[in-house]
Amino acid sequence: MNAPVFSNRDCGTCPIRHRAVCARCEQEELEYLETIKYYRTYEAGQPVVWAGDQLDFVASVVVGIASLTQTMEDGRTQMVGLLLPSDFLGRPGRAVASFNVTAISDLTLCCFRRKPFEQLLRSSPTIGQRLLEMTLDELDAAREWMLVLGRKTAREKIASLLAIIARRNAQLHLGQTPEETTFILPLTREAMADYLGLTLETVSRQISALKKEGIVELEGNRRILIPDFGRLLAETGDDADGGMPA
Amino acid sequence: MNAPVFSNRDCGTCPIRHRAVCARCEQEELEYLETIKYYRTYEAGQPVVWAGDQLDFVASVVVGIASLTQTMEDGRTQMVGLLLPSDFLGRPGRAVASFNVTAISDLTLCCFRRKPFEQLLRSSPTIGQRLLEMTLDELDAAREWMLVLGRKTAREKIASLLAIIARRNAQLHLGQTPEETTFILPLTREAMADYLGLTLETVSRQISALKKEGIVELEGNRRILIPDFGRLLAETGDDADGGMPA
DNA sequence: AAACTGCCTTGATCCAGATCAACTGGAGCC
DNA sequence: GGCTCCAGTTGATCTGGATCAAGGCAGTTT
Repeated sequence: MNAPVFSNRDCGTCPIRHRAVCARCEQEELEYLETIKYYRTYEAGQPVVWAGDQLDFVASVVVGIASLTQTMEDGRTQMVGLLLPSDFLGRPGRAVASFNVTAISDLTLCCFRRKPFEQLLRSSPTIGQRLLEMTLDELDAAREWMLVLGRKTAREKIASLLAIIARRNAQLHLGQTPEETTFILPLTREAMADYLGLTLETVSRQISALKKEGIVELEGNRRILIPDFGRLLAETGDDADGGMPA
Repeated sequence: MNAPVFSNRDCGTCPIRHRAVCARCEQEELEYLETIKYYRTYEAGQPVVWAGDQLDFVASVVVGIASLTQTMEDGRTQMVGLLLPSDFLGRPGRAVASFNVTAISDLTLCCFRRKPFEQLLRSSPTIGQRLLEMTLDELDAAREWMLVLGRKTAREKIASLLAIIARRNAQLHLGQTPEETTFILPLTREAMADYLGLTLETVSRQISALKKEGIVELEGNRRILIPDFGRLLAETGDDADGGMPA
């Protein structure tokens, strides 16, 4: 009931101004964007759009988290993307959604009507360049994730997910290297399972195992403390460097 | 020993002219591209670049097939992309390769020196727009593949791979709907396993099973005949429509 | 305070696909 | 012809994670 509310906010005060598609827009482009934008909010759990449905806007996530999922007829579902603040939603040049989009937490989108947005994309290069950059990043992330899905064990999958969330959290809140980190898991066990290609029981068991070994500590079900980030990383199966040695 | 040879071919006669990044370039841009391009060939099995290495060009695949793979320390490998003629290789704005690139068949690349290519990207919108479109397509494909990796059974994985190759082949050679199709598998059993997140033994067994059930027919190990494409599709686990009913 | 509901944990059992191992069949080579 | 490679097939066995089944434990509802 307390979804965040934006009436018609000025882009200048937007929390994602410097990271979203519009990051490198000049005043003139921003002014155009302001004329075609509007905010929408969704409560946690609500669908934003179903695969196959018409989608007449593209959008930036301003606040909250959304998931992209695919579902098979028999109900098996796979999460194929996690949209965080500043991420871009929708596909210019395509009127129909390819995936289900669901608000995982309370969610605020900054929506742009699709047609005029595409017009801007054609007439001004700035936004297209930024969108290309963001899309390339997402493609890299998707490919990283294919390794997780195809080749990692359940334990490595969980460790990888926790490491990614921890890292993202650290860089978001403070520029710290996360030697010791604490954060709130934004996903249910089931959502994690759908992200990782596991069952929720396996997710639960693996988290319990990591807890028992002291690699993570839990307060309640959602708040996670990583006492030693290096130890967590060692469980992901990834190359252990991650930066320059001392 | 008989890798295809292009000396310095005119873009006008290029077999992928209308589908690659340069598809929508005007004469002027093409002329610029001709000044920064050069052809390279690789024999089947040879590496193009290793993850982490410097890569001073971006390129279009002209002839042949290349794979993008990731490898873990213990040797587990996952294919994360399959580059076919007209596909784009490399990432503008990044000097270092993110993944291993290997020539799967004899391969010809049309390479553009990275710096001047990035310059063109900045100065002219055409190529950036085309690259954005291609990148969005690849992202969609990667996400489709995440469902395959995360949620499908071994049999469904194999059927999905065969269906994709068959479909691509059909649209490439003739605009036919592939009621009955025949094609040559460009991948070894091991490469298929790496693509699908399986072992090569499982790949072999599942192909044998599909053969025994008459869903595919083999001539030798590589040539595949699909007598009834609908039956193959039914094994992929995907929604069964795929187009307009009669 | 009892009854629900949603999310999570834990236990017991099962099975699809991995692993280990032997074998086949074609291509090149002496 | 006999060798040696490969790439692929097939069989026997093992096992990690799925499946089936009970509870546990906040928060809400009544």
